Amino acid sequence: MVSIKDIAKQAGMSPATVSRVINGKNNVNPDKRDQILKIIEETGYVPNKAARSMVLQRSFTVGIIINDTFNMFQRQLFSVIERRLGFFGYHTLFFFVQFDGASEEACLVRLKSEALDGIIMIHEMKDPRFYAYALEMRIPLVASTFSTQGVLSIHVNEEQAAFDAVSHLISLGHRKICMISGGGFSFGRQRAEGFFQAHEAAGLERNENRLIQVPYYTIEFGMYGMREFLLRDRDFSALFAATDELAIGALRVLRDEGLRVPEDISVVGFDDIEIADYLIPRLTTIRQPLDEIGEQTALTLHKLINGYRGTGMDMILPYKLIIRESTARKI
Amino acid sequence: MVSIKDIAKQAGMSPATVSRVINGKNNVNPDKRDQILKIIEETGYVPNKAARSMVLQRSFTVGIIINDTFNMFQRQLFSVIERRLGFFGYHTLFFFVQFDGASEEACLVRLKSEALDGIIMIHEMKDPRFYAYALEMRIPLVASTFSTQGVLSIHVNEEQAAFDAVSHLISLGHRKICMISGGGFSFGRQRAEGFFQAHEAAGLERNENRLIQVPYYTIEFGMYGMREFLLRDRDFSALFAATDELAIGALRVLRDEGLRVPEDISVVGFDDIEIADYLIPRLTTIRQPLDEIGEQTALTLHKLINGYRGTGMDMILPYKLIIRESTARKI
DNA sequence: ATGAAAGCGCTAACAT
DNA sequence: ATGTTAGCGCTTTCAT
Repeated sequence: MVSIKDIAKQAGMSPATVSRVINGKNNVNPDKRDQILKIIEETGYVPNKAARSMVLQRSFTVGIIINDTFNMFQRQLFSVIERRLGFFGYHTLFFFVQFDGASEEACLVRLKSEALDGIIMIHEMKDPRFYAYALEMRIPLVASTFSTQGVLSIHVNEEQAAFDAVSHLISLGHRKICMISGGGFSFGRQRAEGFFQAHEAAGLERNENRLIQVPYYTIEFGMYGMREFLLRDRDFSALFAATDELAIGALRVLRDEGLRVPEDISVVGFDDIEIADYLIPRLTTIRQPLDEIGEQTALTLHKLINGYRGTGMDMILPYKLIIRESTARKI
Repeated sequence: MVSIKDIAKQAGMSPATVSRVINGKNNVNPDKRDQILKIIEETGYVPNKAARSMVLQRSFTVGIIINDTFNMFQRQLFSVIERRLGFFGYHTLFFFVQFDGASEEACLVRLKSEALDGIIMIHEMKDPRFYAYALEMRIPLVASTFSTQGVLSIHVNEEQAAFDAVSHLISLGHRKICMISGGGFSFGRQRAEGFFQAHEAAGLERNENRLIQVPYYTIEFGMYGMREFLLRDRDFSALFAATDELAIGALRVLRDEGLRVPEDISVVGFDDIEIADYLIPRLTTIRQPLDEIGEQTALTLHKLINGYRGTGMDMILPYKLIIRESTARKI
């Protein structure tokens, strides 16, 4: 393997000079610089990351902590983030975590071995040792698409967005609205909260029976939730699903049961994942500004890594209600 | 940061002994071993990966090269692979590549800086320098879901699978069948080849006009392809889409045009991505054994890294035609 | 069984 | 402007 010494030897200079050239220091003779650059080019030399990493005490890589069962929105999100991060010159290491303590602990062990420059959480960590470690090692943290105490968070106003989604249904004349939400992530609670608040604002009674909580935000659990509601009674005309995937499951069950969307039941999702606009029927949903969230997440972390201390405030990005075919005026 | 020296100091022993304990060498006094283990436990010490990496000349990380525009199947696949790889103790670094040379070159530079233990390609690299580098550095390569000369490849028999998919349509009485396929990946050609072979085997004429090639395997291009066919003439009763995403786009356009699936037009996809079973109508498709491909990819690379020299043969995994609601007998 | 010492490839502080 | 040197944290001879 070709190392900095080889380049130095070939150029008849010292490794230090080569290092200066590589790192763009300006105190080096232009002629020599060109000569070195030429040799680097010819040999295809690329500095060894582990070695740089060790001496500089940083790894040029950012960790992304994400849940094992990431949904399509999260999937799209981390893809956007990783692209932006690459743009800033970082490598990205993914840490897939489950909801149990053992999994978080394993993640922490791996984290520690990496000397990460920064960490992005798409999944909320519970273990205080994680936060203690980040603090001790001064590793910047950014929470993306959720908010957590003491961590710079980038997200939409979940409650308000859910409020708008449900208000849309109410404005369409719906009075009996169900919701499927889930556990695990804080947005599940927040979206449910917005659901109830919209009822309250419209003078409708708060009915806890109209909310079903499922363990995961998957299509399967969307089906499960919808079947449950159908089993209890068919006395509702609209559904608000806490994620688009839940909505897709609901759509499937409604179809199987011979109920038409939106003629019989209106459905609203949340996230606006890629496929939402191609479903039959096209799904009315809340659009999270995926690209902007990804961009701001990467940018904020980058700034944090480079000494920016932050405002201490969360960054709240605008969402948008996208009205498509799955909602209609109640007949 | 706590280092091996700190542990050694606390234990009153040398770093060498601690290193032996960490690496499970057996020539160390059991009492001292326990004592060291205890201290490691207490301090939460985890060896620095960059340092190990440098002295061992390996990084314990595997690179996954994947296309920028990865489709849902590839997305699911890399998630499976990364999980299996983690199981074997590897970290995973993703390298997103586009179809142009500049992008491949940038990828190669990043690759070189990493001292990767192995590389998995989900995206086919063209640049011979990439293969030369892997060969020179003795970095094991595995190709997943496609086949390429001189690289151990794990995939299904694409041609045969496409043949079966189209034969299914023919057996249903369809005689005028269209196909949307794409460029970029070798499977696009192979699936198109199977499409024509099925025609031939059934004594149907080969009609190149029945094949549309689109640049990317996206929903949008599925819509584009379908619209094209509809514009030319409506004289066909079935469509074979080279990927499920292409099929989703086609489904959407057919619906918009008031054509019913499967009553008017039968549609077959390829991949069996997660959502295929929940679409309206549920999509008939070819199931690639996602989990097994992921598992075998990770396992094969792991074996290669540990000295296994391979049989020189590709690993061909079984696919399965999954018949759902989007295909029916021609009326 | 254990420790001392060298060295992996690089950068930075210190000389010159 | 350039070279010399030390050292990042670890593993692995080589002694003992």
